[in-house]
This record gives sequence, C-alpha cells and structure tokens, in this order.
Amino acid sequence: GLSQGKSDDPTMKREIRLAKNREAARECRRKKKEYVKCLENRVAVLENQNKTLIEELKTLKDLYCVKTG
Amino acid sequence: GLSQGKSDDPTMKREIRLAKNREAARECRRKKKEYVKCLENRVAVLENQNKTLIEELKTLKDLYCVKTG
Amino acid sequence: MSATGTGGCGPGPGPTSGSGSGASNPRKFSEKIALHTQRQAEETAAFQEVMMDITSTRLQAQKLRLARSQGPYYSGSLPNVNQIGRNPQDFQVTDAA
Amino acid sequence: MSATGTGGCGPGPGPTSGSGSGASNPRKFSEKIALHTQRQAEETAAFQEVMMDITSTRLQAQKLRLARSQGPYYSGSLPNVNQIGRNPQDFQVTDAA
DNA sequence: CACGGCTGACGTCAGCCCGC
DNA sequence: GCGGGCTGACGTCAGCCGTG
Repeated sequence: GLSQGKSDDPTMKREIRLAKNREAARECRRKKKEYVKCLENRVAVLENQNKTLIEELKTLKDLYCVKTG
Repeated sequence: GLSQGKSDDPTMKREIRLAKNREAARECRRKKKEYVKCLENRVAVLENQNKTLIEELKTLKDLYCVKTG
Repeated sequence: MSATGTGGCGPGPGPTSGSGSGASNPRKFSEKIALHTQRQAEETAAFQEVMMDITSTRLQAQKLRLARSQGPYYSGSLPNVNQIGRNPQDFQVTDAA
Repeated sequence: MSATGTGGCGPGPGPTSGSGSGASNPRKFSEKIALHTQRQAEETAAFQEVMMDITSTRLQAQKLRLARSQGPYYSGSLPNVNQIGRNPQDFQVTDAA
C-alpha cells in the first residue's frame, strides 16, 4: 500500500511511539527490579562484614586490654 | 433512587472494586518507594559504620603490632 | 506500628507460622521496612557499644601510661616493693613455730 | 559494564559534568547499579585487606610467643644479656686510648 | 472454598534531561 | 529549541495468600 508506506501517518507515528515506550517501560522495570535486588544483596554483604568486623574488634580490644592490665 | 440503591448492580460492584484497587495501588507504590529509600539509607549507614570499624581495626592492629614487635 | 503491631508482641508468629521464607522475606512492604529498621537498630546498638568500649580502653591505657611516666611510683596488685623491708617482721622467718 | 563502561575510564565526567547530585545520585538505574557495584568492590577489597593484616599479625605474634616459651633463648634487637661478659673485651674500658 | 487485601506486571501519560 | 531516551506516577488486570 502507498497510503501509509512511510511514517507520515500521524496514527502510525503515535503507534510507533507507543510501541517504543512500551518496550522502554519493560526494560526500565527490569532495571529497577535488578537495582532493588542489588541494594538488598549489598545490605546483606555489608551486614556480614559489619558483624565480622565487630567481633574482630572485640577480640583485639580484649587482647589489648590484657596487655595493658 | 431504587434502581441502584443497593450494590446489586454489577457495574456498580465493578466500579467499587476498581476504586478500592486504585487506592490500594497508590498506597502500595508509596510503601514501595519508602522501602527503597529505607534500603538506600540502610546502605549508607552500614557504609559509614564499616568505614569507621575498618579504620579502628587498623589503628588497634598497629598498636598491637607495636606491643609484640 | 502499622504492620502487625510491633508494640504489643502479643501472639507469636501470626501468619501461617511458616518458618520458610516468610520470616526473613515478607511479602508486605510494611513488614520489610519494620524488619530492616529493627536490624539497623540492633546493629547500631552493637556498633556504638563496641566503639564505647574501645574509647574506654583507650582512656584507661592513656591514663596508665601517664601515671607511669610522671613518677617512678609502682602501684599495682603485685607485692609493693617500696613497702618491703619497712617493718622488721618481714625479715623474721616463721620456722621458729 | 553496560552503563558508561567502567573498563575504559576514558573521558572524565560525561553528562553535564555537574558536581551536584548527578554523580552520587544518577537518574539511570544502570548508573546506580554500576556505582553500587564499584563501591561494594572497593569496600570488599579494603575489608579483606584488613582481615589479612589481622591474620598475619596473629600468626606472627603466635609464632613469637611459641619461640619464647619453648626455649629460654632471648632474641631481639636489644643488647643480648647472654652475650655480655662472654668475651673479656667487654670488661675492658676504652679510656686507655 | 470463597472473599478480600497486597503486590507483580502491563500499558499509557507526563515530565526531565541530554545530545543534535 | 527540539526530538528522543528513561523514568515517575497512574489505573487496570492477574495472581498469591491469609482469613473467615
């Protein structure tokens, strides 16, 4: 057909724009979900490191307290 | 009006259900946004604590190294 | 405050009592927020406690070093050498009994 | 790997070069993920480094204590008391020069 | 089992910001 | 200045799961 061979049709332009925005929205939601999972994983890692550091600091503090006392 | 005085009208029931789901969706989005902010704030706090703990561990380790060496 | 009411803590595990992934990974955002807030409070408390302990130890050690440097005074739980031999009784052996 | 390509690090601040809230708080999720991944890698490296240092110090101290307990051998940078007086030269004063 | 509260996922609109 | 990529917010549908 020659009537809408190009994208000059305003309806066609709108549909194309909507289709692009649809796909963009899917990717955006996917990235947002991945970001939230990244945050949760980061919190878990930081939690473990924090716990280990506190225990190590307690041990070293007791050792230092023995040296001085 | 006696025609739709009760909620027997299926159209009315649908609209009521949609209205409830609308408000629920708003509250859900608000809670989700708050949750993400909570995660980001938690990451920041854990970051500062870990940094402080690491520096303190370095200092205490140097002190303990001086005592032994 | 809004989830299951953390203030009361009346009944035990409310929903389903599931031990699987319902406790550490709730579905409701309110419970997630409450859980993270609780953990953050606990970890902050432990962190501040350790830092306070370190500060206290530091001050104690510094005070001890300052006391040792200012004067040759031996003060400790060990038998004080300055007080040995002052009294003649310390030289008398108890083998006479 | 997908955002601005952390592997290359070619040009400096790309977008707008804004020093405000564009660097530590990007709009794109890809940049947020990349930023958090980078920070996590740095902090994990620092954490492991400190833990390695602590382990090394522990092992060194334990080896030192074990060496001191097994034999009455004094080994240090201070003047060794066991080697003082062995040679007669140590008793001769150098005032004759 | 049926019902309802929350949430995941979708498509759409409006808006920001960056590159042209 | 303007078009286009991303994202924030909305309403809607489908589905899970706790509650009666």
